[in-house]
Amino acid sequence: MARWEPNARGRLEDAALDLFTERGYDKTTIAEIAQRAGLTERTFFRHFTDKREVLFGGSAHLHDVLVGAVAGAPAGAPPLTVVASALEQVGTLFEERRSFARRRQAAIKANAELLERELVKLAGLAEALDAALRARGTAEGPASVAAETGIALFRAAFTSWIAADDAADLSEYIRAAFARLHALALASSPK
Amino acid sequence: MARWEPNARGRLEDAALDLFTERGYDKTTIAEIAQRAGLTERTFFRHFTDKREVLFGGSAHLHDVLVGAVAGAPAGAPPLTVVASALEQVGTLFEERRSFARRRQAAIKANAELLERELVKLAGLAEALDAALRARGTAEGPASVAAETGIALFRAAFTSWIAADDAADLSEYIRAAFARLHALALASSPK
DNA sequence: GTAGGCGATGTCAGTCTCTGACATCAAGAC
DNA sequence: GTCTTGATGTCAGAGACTGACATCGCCTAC
Repeated sequence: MARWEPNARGRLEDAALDLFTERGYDKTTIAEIAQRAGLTERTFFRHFTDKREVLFGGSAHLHDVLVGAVAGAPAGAPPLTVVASALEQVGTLFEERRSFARRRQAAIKANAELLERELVKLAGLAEALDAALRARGTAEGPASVAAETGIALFRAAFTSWIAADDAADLSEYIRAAFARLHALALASSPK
Repeated sequence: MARWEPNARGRLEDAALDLFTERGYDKTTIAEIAQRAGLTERTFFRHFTDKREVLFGGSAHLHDVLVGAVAGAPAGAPPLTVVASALEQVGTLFEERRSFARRRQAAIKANAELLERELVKLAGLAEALDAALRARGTAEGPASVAAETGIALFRAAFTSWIAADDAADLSEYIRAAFARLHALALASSPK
């Protein structure tokens, strides 16, 4: 057998979320997380720069998928359409993970430091979206509006999805959010 | 003479900005800041919840002025106009403080933790603007768009003002930013 | 098939942020 | 003049994070 159990990082993430759920973020020490994962405090900091980062490791992946999806969208597609389909693609990553997402979101909501970090991560995603759009030729104004709007809708969809108890995928919630925006835009645009 | 020199909080803020400028945020300890201010580390934490907060104490004041200005705007005024004039009012608070703002912004830009905190503060201002608009009857959608747009323009204006070397007030930069937005909107709106 | 390089982890010691409990002291209230 | 109060100081300690160095199994080169 291997010298070390595999997936140290994943074990740390699981242990951390469990402990945060059980007793809260600031009542949990890194030593405890590491111990539950069968590792050392020092090793925790080799995998995560920060105590908070243990809940945000996945965002790098989101980032990559998002940027890739925008880059791979058909050439002529309008910015908001590109953003919508990129976000739907991201949504599929969350299949079968609703209960995990729920627990994670509950932990974040309960702590100001974690909320702060989440805000930063979302801003980072918006910036990445913006840059990816501009890289495919979208002009500055439309790119930033589409990026910000997209992230705002993503957040709204995510919240509804977490709260809901149906069988729907996150992607469907995202699609619905964009549809609603589209309807609003049509209804309000001066003709 | 008084037992303690007056304005402990201000002295801490000054000492902190000086030290951050001289040697950087994370090469500066709180003990050093306190010592330069003629105080104790423990006292620092009575004035600021956080090491970072020493650079953001002013944002509570901005918050109040902003909310007050929105509440005091003429009843019929459209949301974006209200936001613009509230932000111009805030801009006047910065008169004669450009070099301070410049040093502060340089320190923030040089450190990820400080950038994170600034992002949070700006988001808080946007939220407050939104709430203040809704309190005077603005509908949800327009309120949040006006708030977010306003903060975005404020940030842009602030950056230009910091960078510029003219005699103009921050308020003038804010006015100009809104004028530019207005022109863009007219040019793009379908007739 | 063995020597050594390499990568993941452990150990240890230390710095710094942040907190709680309690002491001190001047200024104003009465 | 005593008493209360608010701002500060002192002390001790927990916990986040870092740097330096040790360990140990796997893999490659020879």
